[in-house]
Amino acid sequence: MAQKPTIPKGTRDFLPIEVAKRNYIFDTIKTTFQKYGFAPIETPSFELSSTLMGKYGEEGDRLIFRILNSGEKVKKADLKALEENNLPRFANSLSEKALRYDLTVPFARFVVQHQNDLSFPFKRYQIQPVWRADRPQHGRYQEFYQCDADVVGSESLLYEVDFIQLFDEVLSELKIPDFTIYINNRKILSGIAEVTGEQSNLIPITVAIDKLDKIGKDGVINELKEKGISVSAIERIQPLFDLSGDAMEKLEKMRDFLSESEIGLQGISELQKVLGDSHRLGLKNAKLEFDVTLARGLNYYTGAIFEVKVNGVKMGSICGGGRYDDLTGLFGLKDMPGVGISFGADRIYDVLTTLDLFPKQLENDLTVLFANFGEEEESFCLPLLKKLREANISSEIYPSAAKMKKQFKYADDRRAAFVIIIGASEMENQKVTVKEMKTGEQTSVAISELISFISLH
RNA sequence: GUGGCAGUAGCUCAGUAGGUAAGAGCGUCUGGUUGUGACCCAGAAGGUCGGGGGUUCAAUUCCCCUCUGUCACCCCA
Repeated sequence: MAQKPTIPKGTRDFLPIEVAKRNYIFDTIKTTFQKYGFAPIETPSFELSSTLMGKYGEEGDRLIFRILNSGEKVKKADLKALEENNLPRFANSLSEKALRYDLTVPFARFVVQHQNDLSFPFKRYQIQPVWRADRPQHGRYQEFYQCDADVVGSESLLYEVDFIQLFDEVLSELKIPDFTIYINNRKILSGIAEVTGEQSNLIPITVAIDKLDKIGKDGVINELKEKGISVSAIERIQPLFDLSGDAMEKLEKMRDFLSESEIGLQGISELQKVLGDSHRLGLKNAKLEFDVTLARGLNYYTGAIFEVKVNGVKMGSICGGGRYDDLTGLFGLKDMPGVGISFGADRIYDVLTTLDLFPKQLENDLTVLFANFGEEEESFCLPLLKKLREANISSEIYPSAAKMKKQFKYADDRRAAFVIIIGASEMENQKVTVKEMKTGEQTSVAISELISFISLH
């Protein structure tokens, strides 16, 4: 007995209809990226381990898929390290390559490596799968796609403004009716740490307050306490949890709060510029909000931070992004600031499914099916089939003279729009019978009129 | 990586206090004769009850391990 086939943990197969829907999302994103001047690049699915290891923190290293050395290289295994129970070192001796964990670090490597071939500011987009040895959960996989756009080599805030327009355009194009772009600035968070006398605890503070909408005010306060933040600092931070007013009003309040912090005030000014331009330009469907508790886990962000959430749908953020001053420094290229965003295609897919926003058209992968009545009819159909295809109408002929019931059921399963029936009488009259599957209506159409008849429906 | 819950036909699930209890709906296939799908009727196929080990005269049902999924944490898309 054959064993039941399965795919590895955290991976997925995609049916034709699912691929069509995913491509609809990817194509929308790509088209918009290109409209905004981003060019596509690709990088290998695996990199040297040394390129990736240590770039995502200790937790990240654990989640990187390592590729086992093969052939003679297995002899490099460091058995001594194994004896000494030095597992990381042992693992390194077994593996020199690893699967891409995200698109940003490979991009940094790419920029450094090709710096002489690129002109800056360099704008690229990249839509490729990445792999993480994470424990799968609903909506979290070991293999998934990232859709990133980044620009490196400029500190200009015009790019922040651009990215907000881009978020708005892509998601509006996908017909998402109501979503909010949240924006904050790491300099404001640094300012908060500074004026509360907790500079050294910037990371724990940002990680904690980022969880506000998930664990609530008390939860955040508890976490801050656990992380050893002083009581007086926590008291100062607390009012930030319920700032009210519109974005500009909140920024003014923050300006008071941060009046002692130079870096904090700089963050305020940057945000005012970005928000001001955005309001002047206007947005289609997006709301734009300043959220001082928005932090994002990634600690390479140094300036603006973005996150996008769909309103009225119970789901985490569908897009994110931010500015980083020094991503390429790790690979030896200094003074190369960047800013980038990422679309969460899988979550967007779920949102469009939940809200029933996928175009119905995506389900029709076949426009015309010729019914097959036998050899003579078949050869009569073939030239017609070719003509339809030349007119860009996706068509096929049933491969054998099976029962009509079976052929129609096949047409139905394929969601073919039309079935063309050609038997003895049709051949004799030089007319074909066209059945519109949706309505069941049948029409006798002259062969010369066939293409225009199909095209008009 | 830590902890909780789950795993029975292609899908969604019922069931057995351990012993003729392996079932339903949907789906699939065939038929309801001549060139017609979605509705209706009839029939059929399809499961070592996730995998391995243990306890027992006997395990889908109890215990252990493992795999997969799911939830929370960690982290994150």
